[in-house]
Amino acid sequence: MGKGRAPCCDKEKVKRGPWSPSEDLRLITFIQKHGHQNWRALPKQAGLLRCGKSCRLRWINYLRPDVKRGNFTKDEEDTIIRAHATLGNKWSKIASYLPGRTDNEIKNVWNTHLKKRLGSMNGNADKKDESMATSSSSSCVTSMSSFNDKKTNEAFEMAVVSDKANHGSPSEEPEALSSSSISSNVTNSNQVNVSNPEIQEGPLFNFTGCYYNTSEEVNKPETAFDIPLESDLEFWNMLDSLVPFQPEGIQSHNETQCPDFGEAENKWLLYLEQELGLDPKDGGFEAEPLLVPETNGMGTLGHYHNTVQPYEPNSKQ
DNA sequence: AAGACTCACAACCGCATGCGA
DNA sequence: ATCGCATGCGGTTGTGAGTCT
Repeated sequence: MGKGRAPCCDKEKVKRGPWSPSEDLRLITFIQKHGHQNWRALPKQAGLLRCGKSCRLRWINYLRPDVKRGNFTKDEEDTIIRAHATLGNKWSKIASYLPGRTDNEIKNVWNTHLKKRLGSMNGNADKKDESMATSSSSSCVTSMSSFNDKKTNEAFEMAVVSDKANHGSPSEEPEALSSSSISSNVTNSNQVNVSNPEIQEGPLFNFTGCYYNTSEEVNKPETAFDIPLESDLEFWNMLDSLVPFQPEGIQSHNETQCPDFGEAENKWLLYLEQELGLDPKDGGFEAEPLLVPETNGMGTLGHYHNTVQPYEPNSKQ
């Protein structure tokens, strides 16, 4: 147990608020190239004006290649409900039963959808919620028996039982990878490797040596392409200069500044532009140069990733 | 059309935990 | 055993988008 927590970062000199596409790309590329042994040192090394914690969160919750976007399936929701009935607000634990889902996402889904739904189903969600958090009553699980009895749920219950029996021993984790265990995988290797066969869901981004695993659930691009391992200043300048973004602009940059920026990289960049919401139709994003603090952390970019939701095959909204 | 209200979710905050020195 | 550091985790907040009036 540590004592005397050092300040996470110098808040005066650190950018906060939503991440810009170029920051994302910078982080992705850096982690792909160097891994993330040291989150605290990473922002400086990657040339990001962010605190390490923020980088870690951004990576784990959004940029990680195996993170699964889009609406939760009925199965997933059921699993959350059952897991929450047993584990309470142990979001990271619950996340370990839902590969590709992050604790943050699950927490949000619970707070915004499932809690209310349960509340309307059995009258008083809040009471239940409180009691669930502390009790691990099997009756709660039993009460959920009206939900689909799918393999995942059976596996989950078995996992929970063994989990309880082993009292959270990491070696007894279920097959599903938790966000932390996934990130450990990444940490242990020097470079990002998402080729773990246990990870069924396709990655948000494809990293070198990996390819998209198109799933029925999630709408992903069909073409596979690699993230360019380009890290020189010109590359970032090029990225930042995409205002407004125009597809053919890449070509010109390609010719004049980045001769090694090949077709695959262009494809990747195009996909990234879409993924990050750099819609050419609406004039693209206002890319601010890195290392220049914004006037306001919550700048004009807003939650740019909310503007494009490519993985919403069965949108609830 | 416009303001008020609600929702959804990314990001932040600070404590807990693990680990090496 | 203690300390210091890095990371993990869960609660909370802030903001944009959507909906209602």
